[in-house]
Amino acid sequence: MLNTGPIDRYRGLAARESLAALGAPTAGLRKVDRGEPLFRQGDALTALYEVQLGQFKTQRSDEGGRRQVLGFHLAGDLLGLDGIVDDVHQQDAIALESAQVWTIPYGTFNEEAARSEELQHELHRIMGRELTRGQEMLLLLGTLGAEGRLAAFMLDLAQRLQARGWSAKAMLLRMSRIDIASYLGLTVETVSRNLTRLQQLAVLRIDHRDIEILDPVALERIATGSP
Amino acid sequence: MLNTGPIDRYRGLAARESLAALGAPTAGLRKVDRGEPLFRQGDALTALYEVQLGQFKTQRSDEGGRRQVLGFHLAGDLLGLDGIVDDVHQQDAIALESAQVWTIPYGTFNEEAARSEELQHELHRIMGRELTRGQEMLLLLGTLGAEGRLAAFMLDLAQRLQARGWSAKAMLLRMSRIDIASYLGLTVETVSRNLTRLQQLAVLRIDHRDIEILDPVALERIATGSP
DNA sequence: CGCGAGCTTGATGCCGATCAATGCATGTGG
DNA sequence: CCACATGCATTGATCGGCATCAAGCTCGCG
Repeated sequence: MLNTGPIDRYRGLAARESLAALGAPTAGLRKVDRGEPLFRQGDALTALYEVQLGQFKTQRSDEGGRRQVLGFHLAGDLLGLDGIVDDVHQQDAIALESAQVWTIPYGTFNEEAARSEELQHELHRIMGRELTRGQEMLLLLGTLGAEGRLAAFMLDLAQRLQARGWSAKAMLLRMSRIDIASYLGLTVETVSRNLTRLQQLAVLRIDHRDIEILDPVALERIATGSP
Repeated sequence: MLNTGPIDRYRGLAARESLAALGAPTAGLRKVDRGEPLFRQGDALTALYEVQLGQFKTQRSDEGGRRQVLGFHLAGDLLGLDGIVDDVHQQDAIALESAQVWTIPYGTFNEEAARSEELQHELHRIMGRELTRGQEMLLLLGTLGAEGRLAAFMLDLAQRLQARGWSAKAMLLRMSRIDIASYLGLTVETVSRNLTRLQQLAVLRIDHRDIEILDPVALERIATGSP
């Protein structure tokens, strides 16, 4: 593999891991069209996936049909860990745009992990990070209002995009307002209203899915719930 | 070790694991008084803990002082995994009553895990379960109202207690209303009001912290959000 | 061009937060 | 043993934020 260059750049940039970079066996690229599932809740876990290109959302539904978006995933993110409990995926992963993923067959991955202590440790850290992210999300949903949730969402997304070499200020949303609303536990209308409010406050500039952060400090303040 | 009996009973009962039972090295019992921390957010991760006796809550705070209870933990539960990302605990673990835990030193645990593939796999499953639990919690906070959240809370607790050999109907809460409120993203008053409501509906019988489930079916219906 | 999906904006109502008072149990010191 | 303080829980009154219902709006696309 001749990709030590980009990998080092990746790993130095942000809290972001690459199993493939650590010698996990990959089995080629898979393409997923916009709106199509990479895997579905209930599918057998056959592989882990590292996002190569495009963005995904993961979501979960229960018997009653209640649906909740659990996360948005950018290039470099690992997908499929949700199935590790009993080798069955607990959520859907759906492409928000045309996407490509590295496929890491689960069986061979396990064999390799059994040999490489570093690979194990890396996996643990990735799972631990997922746990932490979930807990931060719980804190957010439990303590912040609509405005704060949106501010936190924008900051998080901007930061993750920046870690991948994009601008920290301007971004193009790949997900719909509906998905954002579900992710934040709100309705579409509330999302829309608070976005325009943040625009009126000159904190954001919004043009459809084109977002610019005008006042990061104010956004931070709003996201931490200090009024 | 002569405890294969109880261990088999444990493992057969419910979705519940025991690292100690799988040969993870333990280093004795530790006692924690009511209200005292087993570890604190920011502490270095030195060990994992398996609850032996009593109950714990885990909680997380951020800079702004916002606090959120993330979980309640019964005998048999594993504590400390939150620190695996960077060997620093991300949350507090506080005893709700006088408690005892098995201490599993992290260093020796890692050595053992490097040797035992089964131990690794078990750890992955436990972490995966934690991930799933967090996602279910997100779904709950994102889609259910106060009444549904309380119903789901009661059902979950009853089920976990039942898995440990207690009654499925009657239970004695170890946590305060304040903790419950924080856990569910509500205020104490709302918790109190909805508890009395559930009592008026003859779904629960409530005597301070003594709870009896009178109508499990109705409780289930309320917890799934079907009005 | 016309249709539909996604987004915005407005009017109304309800649920849960907030503020406030009281009850009740436990603990503590005079 | 009583007086008082303190923490926890319930109940009531009021207010506000978000959901809900409803109507346009924009944009992309067949």
